[in-house]
Amino acid sequence: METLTPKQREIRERERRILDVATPMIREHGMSAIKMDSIAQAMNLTRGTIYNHFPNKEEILMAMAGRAVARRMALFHFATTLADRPRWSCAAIGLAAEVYADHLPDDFAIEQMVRHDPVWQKTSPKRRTVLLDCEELCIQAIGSLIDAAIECGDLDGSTTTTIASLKQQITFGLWSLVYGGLVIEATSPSLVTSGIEEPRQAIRRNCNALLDQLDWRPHYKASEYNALVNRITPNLIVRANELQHEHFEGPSDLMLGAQTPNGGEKDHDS
Amino acid sequence: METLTPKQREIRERERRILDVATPMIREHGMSAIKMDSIAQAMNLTRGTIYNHFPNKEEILMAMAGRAVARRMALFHFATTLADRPRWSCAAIGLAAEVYADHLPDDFAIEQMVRHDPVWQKTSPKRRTVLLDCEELCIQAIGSLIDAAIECGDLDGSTTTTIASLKQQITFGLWSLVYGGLVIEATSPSLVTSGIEEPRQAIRRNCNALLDQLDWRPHYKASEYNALVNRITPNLIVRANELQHEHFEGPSDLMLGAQTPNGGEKDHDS
DNA sequence: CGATTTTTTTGACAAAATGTCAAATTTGAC
DNA sequence: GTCAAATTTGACATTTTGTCAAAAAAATCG
Repeated sequence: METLTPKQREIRERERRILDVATPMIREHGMSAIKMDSIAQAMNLTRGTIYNHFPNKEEILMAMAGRAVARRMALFHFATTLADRPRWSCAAIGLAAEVYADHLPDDFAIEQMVRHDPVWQKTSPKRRTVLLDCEELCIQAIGSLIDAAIECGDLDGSTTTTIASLKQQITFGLWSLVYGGLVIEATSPSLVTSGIEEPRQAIRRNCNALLDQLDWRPHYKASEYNALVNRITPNLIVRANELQHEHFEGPSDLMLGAQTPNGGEKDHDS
Repeated sequence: METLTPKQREIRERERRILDVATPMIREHGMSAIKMDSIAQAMNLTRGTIYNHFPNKEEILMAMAGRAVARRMALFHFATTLADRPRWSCAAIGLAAEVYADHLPDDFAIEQMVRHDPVWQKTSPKRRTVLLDCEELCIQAIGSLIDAAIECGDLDGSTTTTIASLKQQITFGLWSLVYGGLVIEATSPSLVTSGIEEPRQAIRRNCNALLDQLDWRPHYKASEYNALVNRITPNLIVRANELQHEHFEGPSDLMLGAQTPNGGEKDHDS
């Protein structure tokens, strides 16, 4: 029962191809640009077959989002390995976020979409938890960096009331600055008009300012920081491009839950 | 030609009512929840009539967004008048953003929607510029606070390369922290799971940390800051509730551009 | 006031998209 | 090669959008 028949193999593979085909569609014109029929045609199939894989558009978007978050998580994790001191690893994650937005723009856009479109309610809990779990892992990644920083004396945990609250503040602060900044940059046509011409510089400076203020050592030094940026950005870009073509069948059943058309509920009266 | 016939009056009024009826619909289930027919029925009209006012759903959403941004702008402006030192006015705007998200939640949601849904391209340039102009005014509001702070010596403009770049950094930083933070709070179900239980506290602290780091005086002092919060928040809430029922016929032609079915281009030969 | 012109509303229509399902086809096992 | 199981298909019912000529209502004017 463990060897997959050719047909089963094809079906699995197709699941992935559906996402590949749908992804570029969504980018320009959003959710409403996904037409079950276009996807089917693009794959030389009929709508019915697509519906055997995903019961509706929302599930497709959710599956794309799952893949996107998984990729982002992988990139963030990779980023932390490129530096050897917590604060620099932290900076590396920030850069990874920039690279993510630039080099996996479809994934970036999809993640935003999934937040706002009323997709959430129409999808199965299974897909939702995948997403939530991944996001939580991203948050915890920064949490462990903070732990490590306190451990090695780079950050003083005793200035604030509790370590938990310090973690909260830093994590949420960086998240807001980077995610918020990138979203604003991506969606606000009035940025340049308003004199904000270098949002990326602003994001970086602000993150550093925040961490400096909280006295997370070593404090910002332009030369060091820029050296780090120049050193690791190319690596991040390479990794991002790799990720785009990786299969991510890892947490398979969850990521790409193959659904037998006749349903999983068939057996109760047969 | 200046006195409006009763009918013309009714039509103008209806434009506003359409937005009122549509607004609560969109909240729960997003853009796709606006059905031209539901709106029509809710107003005892037929779809055709709605189409005389707005050529498509996107324009309705855009009109709602225009009203929302105008309200936010008014609230921000009001906030600055509640404090008498630039840094405190700045804090007041941050609080105003919180109040906006809490007490005008439909408007807040609509603003986000308009950013991400592919509404932008399908709408008329006129509506778009309204939105952009309002947003720019919001940005400039912070810009002038920075100018004022430098003027009165609370902020040292000579530490950074240029004042423009300082402005850029502060404006964008606060914007990212507050907007980003509120959006994350509103759309990330995994926040609490991840140990971030007081996003509002985190946002406030981070904004203050950022401004302190840039040495915008007077530096943060819990007692003063909390006093400010307690003093002005009630005023902001009152104002927010007022704004919800104000008519905003101000920049009328733009905000609520009545479209004569036979087109606005009729007058060129009369 | 009533006739006429203009504006507004209507509802029937075509088009596009979703989601369903019994019948047709393909696959895999023997 | 045959047959049962799984898969694909395309026709169908449904929902929503957007259009438009005809009907209705409102404004204008003698």
